[in-house]
Amino acid sequence: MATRESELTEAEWEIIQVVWENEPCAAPTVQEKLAARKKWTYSTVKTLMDRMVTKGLLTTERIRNLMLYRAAIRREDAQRGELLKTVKRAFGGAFTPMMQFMVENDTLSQRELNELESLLRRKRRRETKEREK
Amino acid sequence: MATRESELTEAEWEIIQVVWENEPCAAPTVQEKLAARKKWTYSTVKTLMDRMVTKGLLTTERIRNLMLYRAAIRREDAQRGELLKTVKRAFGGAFTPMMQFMVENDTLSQRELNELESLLRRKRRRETKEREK
DNA sequence: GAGGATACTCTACAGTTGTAAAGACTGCAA
DNA sequence: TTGCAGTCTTTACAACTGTAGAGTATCCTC
Repeated sequence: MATRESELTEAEWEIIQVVWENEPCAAPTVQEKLAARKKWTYSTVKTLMDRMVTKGLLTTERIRNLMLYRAAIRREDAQRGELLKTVKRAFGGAFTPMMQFMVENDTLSQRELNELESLLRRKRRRETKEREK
Repeated sequence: MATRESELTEAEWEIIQVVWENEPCAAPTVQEKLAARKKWTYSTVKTLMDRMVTKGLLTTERIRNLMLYRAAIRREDAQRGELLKTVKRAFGGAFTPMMQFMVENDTLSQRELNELESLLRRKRRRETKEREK
């Protein structure tokens, strides 16, 4: 059903990214990987992760005295959730106004616009091929 | 400079939308306009609005015993801020991956894809015309 | 000039988020 | 067997968010 309300906070995003990349992983690992970007103590990271377990964002498996964490939601779902939140909050819930905003208003660089066009072309080509099958 | 960190919370988005539409407006007006969507009491709305003034999101002007509010940030800036936040959080800070996500993954409907293409075509046409001048 | 309708101010409170110290447990090395 | 290194658990706390009650000021109307 994916009625998943995967709402992640800023800190949770930082952590889950590391988890996705290193799954399964222990809290100290996450803390180390993040050390460069965030000067969080082990305590902080561990607390955040445990809260995420409570919220259903991560799962754990205890191996002897080690706690291994895994993401309980897929990256794509979290990304979609984040995107939907923004669309809803800031653009009245519809993607087109958001797209329009990006295309106009110089939000996207010339290069990004080109890339977007090529993404669309590629998609269309795929669709055509799909239909021809 | 627009180093404006216009970060709005959910409730603040609700309110500022109404303010943008009715500027300048009083708190009771905002409460009434929102009544349909949010069953917030006058107290709640007023508190939120006053906090927004403190944060520099709204400004006030007192006229006799009436407090008139205006938005202190432009809608476009708030929208851009929201978008940037999402891009940063969920897509590593680059627009292209986000675009890619939307174009693929069925985030956008067929119709939205069409609209996006036409937005791009229109933009290109404008640019061409611009250059010809 | 008294009363009701409006609008405002002050205060509160619980839940969430970011942040972390202090203490307890465990397993390996000396 | 003792201690250290690594890990975990418990507890705390301040700021921010959502939510609102109670009391106060103000103004128009009778």
